[in-house]
Amino acid sequence: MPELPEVESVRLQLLGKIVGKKITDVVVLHPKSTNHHPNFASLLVGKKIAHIDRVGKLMIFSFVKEPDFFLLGHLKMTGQFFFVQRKSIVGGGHSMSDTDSRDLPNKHTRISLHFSNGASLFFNDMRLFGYLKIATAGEVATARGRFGEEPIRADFDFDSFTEKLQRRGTSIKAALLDQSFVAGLGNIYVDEALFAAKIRPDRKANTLTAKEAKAVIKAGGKIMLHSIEVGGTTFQNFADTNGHAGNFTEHLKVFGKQGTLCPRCKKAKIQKTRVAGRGTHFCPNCQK
DNA sequence: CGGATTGTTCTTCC
DNA sequence: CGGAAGAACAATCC
Repeated sequence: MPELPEVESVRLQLLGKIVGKKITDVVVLHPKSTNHHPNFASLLVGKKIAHIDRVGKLMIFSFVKEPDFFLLGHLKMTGQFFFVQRKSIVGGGHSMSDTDSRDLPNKHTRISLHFSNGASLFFNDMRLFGYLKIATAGEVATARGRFGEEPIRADFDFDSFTEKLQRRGTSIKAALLDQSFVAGLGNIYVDEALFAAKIRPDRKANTLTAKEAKAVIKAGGKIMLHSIEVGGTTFQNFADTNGHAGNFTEHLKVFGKQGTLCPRCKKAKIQKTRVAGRGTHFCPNCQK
C-alpha cells in the first residue's frame, strides 16, 4: 500500500538510476497498465529521462527536449518498480520478502523499459490498478491541480487547512484521505498521524480545534519524513526498486496492531474498526 | 468459498 | 459547484 513516503523512496532511487538514460525498447505486457494507449511503446522509445517529480502519490517523468510529453506513474495499491542493471547479473543477500531480479520479468510485470546502457526498469502490478500514462503538459498541470498540500512541506498553510476543515461534515479520517484536501496520506499514515495527535479517527472533521488540526498535520509530516529516511513501510505489497522491503514497518504504533496494548498509555488495547470504509486502528483510551 | 483488503475514480444524490 | 456516501476495479490471502 504505497503512500507518499513509499512513492518518494522509489522516486529518489529512480533519480539515481535512470535520469539521463535513453529508452531503447519498451514492452507492454498488459495494455491496461498504459491506459490502453495504442502507441505507448513507440512514443517512449528514443526519449531520454530528464527528471522525475512527485505530487502526492503520483510520479511525473519528464524528458530531455520534450516540453509537451510526460509520463505519469501511479502505483495505486500493488504497483512496483524494479530496476535491474543487467538482466544476467546474479544478486546476493536477498531476504524472504525480496523480489529476485533474476526472475524479472515475472507474471506480474506489466511494462518493461530498457535503456541504452543495458539496464531495465520493470513495472509490476498484481492488481492492475496502477498505471504508466502518457500525458501532455496541460494534462500534467490538471493532475497537479487536483492535489492538496503535502504535510511534509515546511510551508504548509495551517490556517487555510483549519478553515477548510470547518466545512467538512465527515470524519477527520475521510478528510485526511481525500487527496484533493491533503496530499500523500493513505490508510496507514492517517491512522498513525491520528494516534500521534491523540484524535479519534471517527471524530467529525469540523469538531477539531485549530490546535488539533495543526497537531495532526505536523504529526503526519513528521511520520512520513521519518519513513522516507528509512525507505518506507512494507505492510503489504511494497518493495523498493531493488526489490527490498521498507524499514518503517517496525515503527508503526497502531496500524495492524489490533489487540495489542497501546504503546503510549498502556491502559487499553488497540482497536480495529471501520471508518471511511477503511480498516481503522486506534487506542480507545488516549485518542479523543 | 465468502469476505476482507485498499487508492482512486465514478456515480448518484443532495 | 461542492460535498457525501457507496460502488467499482482486481487479485490474492485467510
